[in-house]
Amino acid sequence: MQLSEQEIIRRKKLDDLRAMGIDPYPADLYPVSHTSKQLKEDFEEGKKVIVAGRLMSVKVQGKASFASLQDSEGRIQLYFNRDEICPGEDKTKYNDVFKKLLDFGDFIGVEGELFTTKVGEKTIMVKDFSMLSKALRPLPLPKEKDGVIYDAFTDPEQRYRMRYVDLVVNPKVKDVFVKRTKIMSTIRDFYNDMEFLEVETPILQSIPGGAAARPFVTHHNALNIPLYLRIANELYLKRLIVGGFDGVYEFAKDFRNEGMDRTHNPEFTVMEMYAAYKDYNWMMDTTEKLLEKVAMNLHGTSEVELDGKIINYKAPYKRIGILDAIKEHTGHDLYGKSEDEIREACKAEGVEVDNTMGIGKMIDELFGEKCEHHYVQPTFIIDYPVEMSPLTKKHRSKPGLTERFELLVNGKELANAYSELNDPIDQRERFEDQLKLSEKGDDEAMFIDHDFLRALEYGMPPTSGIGIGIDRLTMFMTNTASIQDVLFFPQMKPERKHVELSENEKAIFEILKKEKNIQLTSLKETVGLSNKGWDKGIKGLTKHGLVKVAKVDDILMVELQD
RNA sequence: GACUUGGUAGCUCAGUUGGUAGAGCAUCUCCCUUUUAAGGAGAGGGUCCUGGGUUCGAGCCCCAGCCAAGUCACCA
Repeated sequence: MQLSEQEIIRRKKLDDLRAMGIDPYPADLYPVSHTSKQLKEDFEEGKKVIVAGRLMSVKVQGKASFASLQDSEGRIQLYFNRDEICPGEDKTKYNDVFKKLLDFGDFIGVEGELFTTKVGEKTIMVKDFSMLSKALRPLPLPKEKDGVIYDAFTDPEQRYRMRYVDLVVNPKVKDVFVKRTKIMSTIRDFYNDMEFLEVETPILQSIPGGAAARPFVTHHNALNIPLYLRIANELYLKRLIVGGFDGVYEFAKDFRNEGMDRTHNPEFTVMEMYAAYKDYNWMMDTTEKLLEKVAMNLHGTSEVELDGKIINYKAPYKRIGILDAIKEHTGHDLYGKSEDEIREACKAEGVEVDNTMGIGKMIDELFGEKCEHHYVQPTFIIDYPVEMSPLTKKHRSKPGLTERFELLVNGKELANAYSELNDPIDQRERFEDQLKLSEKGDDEAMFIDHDFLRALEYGMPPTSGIGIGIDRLTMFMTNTASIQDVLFFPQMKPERKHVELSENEKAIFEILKKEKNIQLTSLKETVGLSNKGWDKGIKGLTKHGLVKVAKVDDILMVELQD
């Protein structure tokens, strides 16, 4: 393994510590009494405290030093005074252990007393300290002054691949994830207060249902069958409604084998909730209250900044039919119109359509291109065409439409919900329509789930269900532009490992192994590599310490090293 | 999948027509007892993403590839 200078130095310090009888990775519990935040909130001059964390900066000033310690809650300043730490004649703990053997990033524990410095900073006067864990790699060290951050650790690739480093040095990153958890616990509390039950349903499914998407496939050895990672949990939650629960919800990791970009990750989280004896109107009332509460709990106000705009989550939200929205923004009234008429309207608006597209698909396209971006404030788009909604109940009064809504915020979908289709015969027909799409080559059309149909045949009460994208909700609530910034470990291509020796290096090395010691020019000729290939190869070998180039009487010789 | 931009020290980034690889912080050595990103002096540290090509000579030019970000397409 090739180590940088700083890594070699830190490993040597590890040995030095051990030689002094100090275990750099002790096993004992460390009796922490306070966090940095508690110390600052309940500050009391002279109070004895024990804290632990990472050493993040050290400023040595001869016989006294200032340092800062970072724990889970923030930072606290430490004051190390030589004669406080080493009251006797032996000053090695300050001079050697503290000043020479500790590094940024090391975990230490500190015992001391609180005091305030001349400059007014709350500080711990260190009486004694313990090594808790030595860091062998140097952390990036961003510094801040007047809100300007210097040397920030910003490279997205490194931040996502090494989230642990990102979390240590970029405090705002931690904040987003704390908020994410708070969003989820707010939703959980909200539904629990309604006496709904949080449940878990299968992630490995033999029929991936509940959405139109391409699944990941895996294989179960004992059963010798393919299994799919779920693309949704809808059909399982509805089975539970059939079974007699009045309200169930699940925070589900779903998996879709599709493209990745700043709003799509192959695995993502959706909260799905189903409530018996309800319809989509009730669901809209409930959802706007829920989101208002999420915003209030997070920010103390219903107004949240997003993308330079202020989004107000205060209920109620505007509700508008998808066809009314199209009429408003394009002037075309498509209600009750034929497929050909709708196709003409699309062409008139410059929306690309072809003959394979049905009514549902064309309306979706038209809405997506001409209307969606207008809905910045939370808006329920309702009553979608039946062709786009195979699991949704037909509209009670508007033929050809369904009782479905999507919630748009900042022109993007945040939630999708409907009055659930509970007519088993209608559901079977809708699935069969999907099968026809699949036979036409649509690899996202739904499979027929016969067990789900059987469940419906036993009877499902009228039900309304919703899916809320938790990743997207977190992005909206924390003003984050990329899904990768709300996932701890976004999917990345695996890092490529370096080959030990390159082909060129091997070729040179093979010849050298026979010769042991050879004139550089003749070795170069024997190998027969290009100039650059030769240069890279021989330099690589030298760097690895395998060969040595030496000048003897103005002749360059290459020697094999042991 | 297409296009654009980028990959140089632990971190952030310069690098001129192609001519000995640089800065700040970090690291190491020495001095300094209340400092607020950066006290003083000195030193070390590089697979310039990878592989090929052109050239006397490539971080820079050409070809191929890898990785990432962004835009678009596809997709919820």
